[in-house]
Amino acid sequence: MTQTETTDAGGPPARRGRAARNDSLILDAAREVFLRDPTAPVAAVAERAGVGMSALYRRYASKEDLLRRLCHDGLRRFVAEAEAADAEPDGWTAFTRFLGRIVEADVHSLTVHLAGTFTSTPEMRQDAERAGALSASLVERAAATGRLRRDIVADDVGLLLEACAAIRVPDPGRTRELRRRHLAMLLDGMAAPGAGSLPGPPPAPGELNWRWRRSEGNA
Amino acid sequence: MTQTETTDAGGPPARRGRAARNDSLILDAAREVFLRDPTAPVAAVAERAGVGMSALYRRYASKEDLLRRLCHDGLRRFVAEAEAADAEPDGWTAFTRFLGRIVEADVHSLTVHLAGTFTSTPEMRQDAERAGALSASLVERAAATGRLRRDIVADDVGLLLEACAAIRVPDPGRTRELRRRHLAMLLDGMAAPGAGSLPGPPPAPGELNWRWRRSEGNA
DNA sequence: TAACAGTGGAACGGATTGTTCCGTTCTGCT
DNA sequence: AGCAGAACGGAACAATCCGTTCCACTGTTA
Repeated sequence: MTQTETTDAGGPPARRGRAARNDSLILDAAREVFLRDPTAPVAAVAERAGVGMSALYRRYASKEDLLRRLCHDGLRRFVAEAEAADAEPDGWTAFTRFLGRIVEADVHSLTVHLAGTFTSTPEMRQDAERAGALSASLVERAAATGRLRRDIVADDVGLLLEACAAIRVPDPGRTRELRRRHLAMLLDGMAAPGAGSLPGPPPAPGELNWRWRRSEGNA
Repeated sequence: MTQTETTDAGGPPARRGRAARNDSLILDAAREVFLRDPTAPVAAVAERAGVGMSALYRRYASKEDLLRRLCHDGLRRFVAEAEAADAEPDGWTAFTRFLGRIVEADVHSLTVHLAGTFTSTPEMRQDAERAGALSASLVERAAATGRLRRDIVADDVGLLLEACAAIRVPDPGRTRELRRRHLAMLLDGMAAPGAGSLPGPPPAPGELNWRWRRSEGNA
């Protein structure tokens, strides 16, 4: 569940003091820590959040639970950005704006890179499916404008996100700058008008989702 | 080779039976294993090579030694490819051919991704410096042809290699295909003629070498 | 047959880490 | 003021992982 027993309606209003602040404190710390290193120990999250282990384990039954929550949040963010971009009238602008947002927020590291470290819920798989459909739609619309080269398929976006997420330097702000730069290069490549066609069989739908398969296998 | 104490001249000719074969068996296995996962245990290498632990530790004093060797080999491969490409008369062809080779051979994962897991030798740093100079020269020559957009700097190559190395699926052959495809997209972006200039401060020389710094610090 | 380089693989010890638990603090209520 | 209980900090625990060592064994050479 996304809202556990620590629901706001449950306790007296005073709970909104330290406890409620810790909720987001822990979640933010977890995002930062696991974004930097998906295999980081739980203690690193507690330290980063400035809380003890019990504050953490009161909210999440296990490390896996925390990771699942983080990943699901990222997935929802992805869907939200995709839907927002889809509202943009121009298909090419929607496409580039969408990619810029996803890369900027480092959503990819939260979703794909955390997959395989937990067993996913049916709801997550549903959201993942919707995310795939939405980004496919964005590609389609961009293609319809004629600005996107014709040999780009939906899953080339996965390649692009994976590539941008890999760019990393110690400073997070600088990382964002370098990613933005690299993304711009990449988008120019995707928009190249007369360039020859891309080599190799294009990525098949779902070919890049292999990290999820493990959790599907044992469900 | 770095010719260690396992030099051919040392033993009787019969040593060229199993022992000499194990040399490359172990090295190949190590490359495969650490390419897939830079933090893999040593035992995984032995298993992959089909040998026991002692066969491995007879040749390398420690895991660090093995990693250093692997990384240095990759570095030399990088330099060799760069020199070979530099012989090509056309600057743009030299540039693209070079990148194709490096990405194909996954040299980046061998060098940059292994850095920081061992203390590097002065010779390695020398080779790394030469590698940097060579790839800078290739960028310069490509720029001189006018086919490379003017706002590309030498260290954009580092971004590109990092990005391509991040693309990975379980099957190695398929991984190569997808990387080749992505590289083609990227190269079209780097060649884009009239496109607007790239955002953000470009990567500074050596900005992407942060993984090496740790070993420099304790030398 | 004696000597020995080369080897397989079990065993060891240190480090890491997810989770639990106990004593303490802080809050709201009487 | 005094109490009940939620929330908490952090040490302790148990399990696992992994680099390295060690010893018995094998095939070859002389």
